[in-house]
Amino acid sequence: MNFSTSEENYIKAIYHLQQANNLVTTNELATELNTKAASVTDMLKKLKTKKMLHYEPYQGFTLSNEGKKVALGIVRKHRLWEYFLVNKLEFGWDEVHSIAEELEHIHSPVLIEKLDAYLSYPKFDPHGDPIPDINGKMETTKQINLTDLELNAKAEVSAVGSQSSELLELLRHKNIGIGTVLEVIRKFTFDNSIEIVIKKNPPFSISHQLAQTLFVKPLYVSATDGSITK
Amino acid sequence: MNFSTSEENYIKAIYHLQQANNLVTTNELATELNTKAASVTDMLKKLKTKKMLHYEPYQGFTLSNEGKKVALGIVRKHRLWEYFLVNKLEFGWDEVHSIAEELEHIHSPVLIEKLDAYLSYPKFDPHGDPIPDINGKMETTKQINLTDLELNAKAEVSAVGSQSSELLELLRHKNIGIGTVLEVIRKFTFDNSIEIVIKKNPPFSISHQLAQTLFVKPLYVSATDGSITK
DNA sequence: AATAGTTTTTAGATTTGCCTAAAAATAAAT
DNA sequence: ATTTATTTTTAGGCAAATCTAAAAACTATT
Repeated sequence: MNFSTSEENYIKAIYHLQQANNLVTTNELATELNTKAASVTDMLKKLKTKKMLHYEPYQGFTLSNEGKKVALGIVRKHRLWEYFLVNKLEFGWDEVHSIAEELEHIHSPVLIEKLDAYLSYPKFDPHGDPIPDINGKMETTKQINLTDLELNAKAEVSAVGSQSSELLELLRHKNIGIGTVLEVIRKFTFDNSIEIVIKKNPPFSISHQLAQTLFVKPLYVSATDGSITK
Repeated sequence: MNFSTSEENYIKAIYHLQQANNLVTTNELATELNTKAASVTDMLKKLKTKKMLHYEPYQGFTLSNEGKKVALGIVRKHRLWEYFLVNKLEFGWDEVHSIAEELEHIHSPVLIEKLDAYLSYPKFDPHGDPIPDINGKMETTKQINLTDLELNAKAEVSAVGSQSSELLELLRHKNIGIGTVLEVIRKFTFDNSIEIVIKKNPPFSISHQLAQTLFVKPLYVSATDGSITK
């Protein structure tokens, strides 16, 4: 089956929304895509005839299994291109989202397989999001929100919750990126800000708002030799 | 100014046609783009309002200077992506044309500049065609048609006249590619086929039709030390 | 359970890019 | 220089994807 750029964008957006919500509504999707509810209804009818979703008027909708496969294919392309842009072309990870949004609609399947091989089959994109393999399978490392990390625990930053350039600019300024190992040394209840330390650098504090957008994988210190593992 | 994929394809096609012909006609362009004359007329009117071409009804048309700049930008993108696909992703040079046809419409200018740098500023694509630089300038090595190469002259294959996969399959079979050094050892007037030799391999003959699609840069043997130069 | 408020869908237009069929302009041929 | 043939343009329509405005269906509230 063949899809237009527009159809692919709808399918991808539905996929992301139903990760959070399960049932997706017309207005949600319209907001996500910066379009109008009426346009969404039109496209839903089309995607239903293509068997991409389960949809009854007024009842909300979710992707069918077939729809999920298509969505994962697009996500795969998006994240592989992001990886390429950052790790080969030396873009900053806060600059690549919109370019990947165009590249993800290039159709050739063999192109993506060769790109994947060229990049040595990466498992995570530059934002820490897992890259689906050719069958749609991907890592589901349990990552937790930084606000839920316990005091004095070490953890490795594994994902950021959004791709807004404002956020990524702030992270760059604070020298926080995917893979950064940090430790929470204080939590302030007044404003829920937390103080963290990275390596041997001076500690500094980050806002609750920022901490909420950061996801980490806790690291456990070995009881026997003190070495750090995941 | 912003252009749709369709507008870009028209501009590119006009560019290629006017390399050969100077004045381009409606029917030529319709044939080139596998579309109908009426559609071409529609688009010509649009491109004229965008100042991309000089066009008076019934009189034929050519690109304006602005139009040429746009065309060279698209050609640049196309050829850089082809280079990338062949030299980094290990595609065969006969497989990349249609993929590059999609990639050439990705808009980000900084992407192309970073890609160019990543590829170390190549001057020719895998088919031997010169890659325009960011200002639209490109190599204009005088290459001649293989049918015009004189007997017993050595030459290096520098371009192929078409990208049809039938042609490229044949070239691959005969082990002829960009950079191949060959020598014409006989010409047959009966069917205009020519016999060539590559390195120390046994000579073989190629048809007039094939020779016509091959362009070469003659190599000159030094009178003093016998070394080969361009 | 009736009303008020919100969400979703339908109805009808618009734009882009394409088409067919017919008319107009140009080119060729007697 | 007419007639014939070819090329190009115009006229009118179609499909995709969007929109606004209005109707219909759901939800919440008294």
